[in-house]
Amino acid sequence: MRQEDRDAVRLWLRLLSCTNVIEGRLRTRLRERFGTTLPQFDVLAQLEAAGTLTMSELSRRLMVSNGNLTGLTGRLAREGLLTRTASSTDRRAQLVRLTPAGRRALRTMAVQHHGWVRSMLGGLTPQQRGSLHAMLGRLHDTLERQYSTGGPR
Amino acid sequence: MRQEDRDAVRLWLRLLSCTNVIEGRLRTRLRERFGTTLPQFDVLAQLEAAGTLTMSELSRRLMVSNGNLTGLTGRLAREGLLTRTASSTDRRAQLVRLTPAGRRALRTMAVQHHGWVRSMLGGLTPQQRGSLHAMLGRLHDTLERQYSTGGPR
DNA sequence: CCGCGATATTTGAAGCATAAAATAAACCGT
DNA sequence: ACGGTTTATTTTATGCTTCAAATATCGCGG
Repeated sequence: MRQEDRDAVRLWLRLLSCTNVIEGRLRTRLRERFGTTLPQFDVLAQLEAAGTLTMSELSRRLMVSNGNLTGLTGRLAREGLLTRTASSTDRRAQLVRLTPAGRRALRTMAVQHHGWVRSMLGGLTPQQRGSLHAMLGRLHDTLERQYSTGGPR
Repeated sequence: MRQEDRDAVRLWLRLLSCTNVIEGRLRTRLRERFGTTLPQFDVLAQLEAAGTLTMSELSRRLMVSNGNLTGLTGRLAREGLLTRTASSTDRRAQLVRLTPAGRRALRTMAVQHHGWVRSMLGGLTPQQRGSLHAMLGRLHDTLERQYSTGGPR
């Protein structure tokens, strides 16, 4: 294995490890405190930010497949946290919206979630966080430039 | 939401996004070229590096649950890429080993995998990669310091 | 040697995720 | 208006993942 490969793989594994640790803790806390999951939280958060979205638009923003979203929104609808109604202008499309209960649930969870994220990243100084943010921004740019096809859809 | 929270969440989302893009592309390529999955590749790679491992040791190193590994190694055993044999000294433990076919398969895939990782990270300069590596190392340290409990087991 | 807590693993239920195929509706050039 | 292509969504099959409960074995104190 070339030295360049070795370095790249090490960097990749470190990136993956950091992400997994943070994601794992967020997942655990969401389950323990709210009995929910990270993907469900993400759906609610996206809807809170955007108002009304179609299934496709939601799946694009969350970067998950369309089929995945069918089940995900189904579970959230079953819990009464969102509604799916047929669009009046495009009979193929479903309009997804938070219910009042969904909005309330999200707001409560979001406060905690943000606090958890802040405290997990709080071990870095503001300078370090800024530098990391900038570096990751560059990485993201180069990734987008390489192939337009991101991940799943 | 406090400014500090907002920055932290943005940094977290950027970290997550970079990881997901890279992971998605690796997953797609492994499926297209080799008909396998990232978790299965990870199992093989870990075994190649370590030789013989028990289920628990393997799950610790991959940072996945024990139950997960049962299915994962089952599928790989079905494909003839690894074997699970009862330990002679501890009848609870299973010793997991690559078969010759598993070792061959891994070596072929690893070459490609490393190349993919290198090319995805190749948009950054060596300095940028070094800096990112260092920053993530610091983040990983602070995460470990916060709670010993990482993610799943 | 007995019993009890710890360890190793599997099982089962639920949810997450993808890809690929199937439906259905919209759009568009002619 | 027709036919073909694209777009929106769901369905199906498969695999990943966790957690919690169940099984089995180990190791140790008494």
